[in-house]
Amino acid sequence: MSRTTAKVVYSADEKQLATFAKAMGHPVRIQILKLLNTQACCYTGDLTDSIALAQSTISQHLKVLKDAGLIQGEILPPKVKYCLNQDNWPVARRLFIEFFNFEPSQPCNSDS
Amino acid sequence: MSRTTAKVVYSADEKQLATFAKAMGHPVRIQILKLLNTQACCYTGDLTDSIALAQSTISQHLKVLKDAGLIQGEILPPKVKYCLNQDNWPVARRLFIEFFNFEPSQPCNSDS
DNA sequence: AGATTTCATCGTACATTTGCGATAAACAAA
DNA sequence: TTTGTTTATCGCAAATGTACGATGAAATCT
Repeated sequence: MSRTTAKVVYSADEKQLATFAKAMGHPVRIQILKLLNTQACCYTGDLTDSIALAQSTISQHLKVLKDAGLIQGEILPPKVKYCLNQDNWPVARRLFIEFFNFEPSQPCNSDS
Repeated sequence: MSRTTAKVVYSADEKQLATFAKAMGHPVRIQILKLLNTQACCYTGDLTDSIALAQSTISQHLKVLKDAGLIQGEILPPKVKYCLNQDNWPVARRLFIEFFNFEPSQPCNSDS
């Protein structure tokens, strides 16, 4: 421990990107997001019909997406209508697109 | 169970996207990918120096990224040089960009 | 051969995720 | 009020993820 190497701490953007990515890390949740991105909004019941998982499990996946800030739910008794989170979806899009659109300057050089 | 509702099975692309996203679901792994995207390649030791985690933990994160197909390791004794996976990185980029660049046709209509 | 460097893997501990059925909460309809 | 509909939450079990130190494997250098 003689060398005081400055350990890097992740930036807010990196943490945010990881949070979004983690929430997207399940096929069912990708499917839900894809659906919401395609057809504006849906109810939990729509998903229960089209996805072969228990209602409680789907509700849980919705919670993961909601906690990550990717979707939002509007209570419309007796149903709940889900949409993409209007504030955060554009943020997620920006973070991912920036992340993947970065082009390296040089191909692959080794020096150390 | 009278209604035979066709339960949707995720497409290969959806599964692939979820796999990539899952691997990206940790700030350290985002940081590693960012580094590799910026500066072509690196050795495990470089990461051990700059990230405040045990060497074994970093090696584990590298394994997650390698198993997901996002990076590849070239054994260059006594070191191992990591780069983005040349085959899959463009695939990941395409999947994410397609996913986020889809624009819905209508804002939000409810009918059912 | 012995010591060193670099990295992966093993074993362990704890936390989180995933899935289910059962139950609760909120409201509409009879 | 009772019944039905819709959704969230609880409790549980199994699997997976995260982090660490210790150990092992492979190659280099004395």
